[in-house]
Amino acid sequence: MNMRDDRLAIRESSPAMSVRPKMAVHDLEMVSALRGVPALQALPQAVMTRLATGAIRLDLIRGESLFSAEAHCAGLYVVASGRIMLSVGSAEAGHKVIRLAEAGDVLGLSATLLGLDTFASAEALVDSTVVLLTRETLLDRAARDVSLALALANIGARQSRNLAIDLESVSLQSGRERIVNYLLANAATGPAGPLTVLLSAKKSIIASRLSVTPEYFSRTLHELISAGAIAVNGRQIIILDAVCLRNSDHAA
Amino acid sequence: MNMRDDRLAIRESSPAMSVRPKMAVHDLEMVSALRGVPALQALPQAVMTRLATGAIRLDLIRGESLFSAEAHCAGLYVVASGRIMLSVGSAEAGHKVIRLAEAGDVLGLSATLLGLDTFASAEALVDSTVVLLTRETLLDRAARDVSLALALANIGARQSRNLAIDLESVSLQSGRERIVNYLLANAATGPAGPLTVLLSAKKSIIASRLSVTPEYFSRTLHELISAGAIAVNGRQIIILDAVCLRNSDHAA
DNA sequence: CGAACACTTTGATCCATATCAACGGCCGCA
DNA sequence: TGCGGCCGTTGATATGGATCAAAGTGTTCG
Repeated sequence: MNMRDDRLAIRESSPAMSVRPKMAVHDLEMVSALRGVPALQALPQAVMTRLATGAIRLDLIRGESLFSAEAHCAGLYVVASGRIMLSVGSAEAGHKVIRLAEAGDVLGLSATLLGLDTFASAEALVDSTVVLLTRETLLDRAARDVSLALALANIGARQSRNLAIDLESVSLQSGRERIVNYLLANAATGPAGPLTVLLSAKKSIIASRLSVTPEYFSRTLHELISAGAIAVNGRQIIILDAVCLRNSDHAA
Repeated sequence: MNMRDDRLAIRESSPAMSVRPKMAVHDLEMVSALRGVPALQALPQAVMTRLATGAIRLDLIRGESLFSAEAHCAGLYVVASGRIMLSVGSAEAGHKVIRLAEAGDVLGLSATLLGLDTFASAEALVDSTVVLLTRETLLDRAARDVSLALALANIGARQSRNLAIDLESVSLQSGRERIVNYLLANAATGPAGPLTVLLSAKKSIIASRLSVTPEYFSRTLHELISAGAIAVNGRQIIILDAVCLRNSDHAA
């Protein structure tokens, strides 16, 4: 799970670069992490370098909070490695996981762009490294480079779309359908051959992400086992019969 | 509900303007409609004018579809007047209203920026006028003006935030709470004095927006009437006792 | 190696909200 | 003025999924 420093082999000779022909290790790391974001991949190297200057690296240990309703969101966070849980809600009303962010994901975009507090909170599920771009840095760099500003708009658009899809699933599908679809969507054909899903977090967290209770999630998985559609071993789920699974979204 | 042409009194003498000192009526209308979007209000006049060039005015009659899963989304739509219902879902799975867009609202942002199909559909609830900015026009203008690109990012951020808030309400609140909160959030002190809510669409559409069935919405309103919290007359709801209303989100 | 804790599972029960089915009222239209 | 259709209301009933409780099953750590 290290950052890929090898990418940095390419050296573009931008005006900024010619002044400082040798990039600091800090900046190399930053650029590498930022390149992990799909929307930023196509940006000119000069823009990336400028963005990396002023970026702050944060190392989080498992369980550590990145921001929350109380602990202000300091800017835009880019996940370099690890896994961050984004959730909404409060102590009284309970919590709901809205995203599990991994390398290349971005957190805190709307709060940062709008200059408002987050209503979500972010917590590291495993030891993680994130890159922080403060509001000032981000707005400054974006004002300088249209390509960056457009990339931010793209990230926002993608996030909107994903949220709308989630809203659609929660409103229009049954819990069972959401679970089945999640399994089908996250299935990857592993080394052993069969389609498997490796849950990226504790079952109770995946359950929350799917807007069902842990109990219901557990029961449903076991019903799918009885139906012969899947086999479960801890966080690893093997899809034995994809057709059966696809059809088991309506009946018990 | 007319477009406010009076705004156009201000004439900035940008390079573009000096070449064409007199703006076409078409462009005046467009700029006026675009200025209705909060995120675009602060843009320089020159940018607005450039954006207006190439914008297309669409007049929709009640019930007309703007776009849907089948009828491709042609670009970014800015609502100039009227009311557009944005919904997700399909004929089989049913539909859910995710937004009721009025003057100053923007539709189709994520589909346009990402270059993907919409999964939502938009339909005029009343005769409406919208301004269409095609993907090409929008990207061209945004590439020219950082301020516009940033404004798009802001619109995306705002939409993300609103969707996340909706997701939170649906996941963490009861139907009754959502209804009560909706009433409180949309209350405006009318001419007669008392706090009133004027539903902006048929009750069944508001119900869908709140993720409850029309039956449940109706019943809940009547329970609130029995509790003495509100009075209902068609689409007009008078809040008689805000305190009682606020407290009636947990009990029957 | 064993205790303590955290997560998951299983069982029993409940209930908020959907669903199905009529009915009533309002409105546009002839 | 009457009639047909859409909305909204109301009633009866059903149920998906939550909740509460308690028993496993790891897994961390002394």
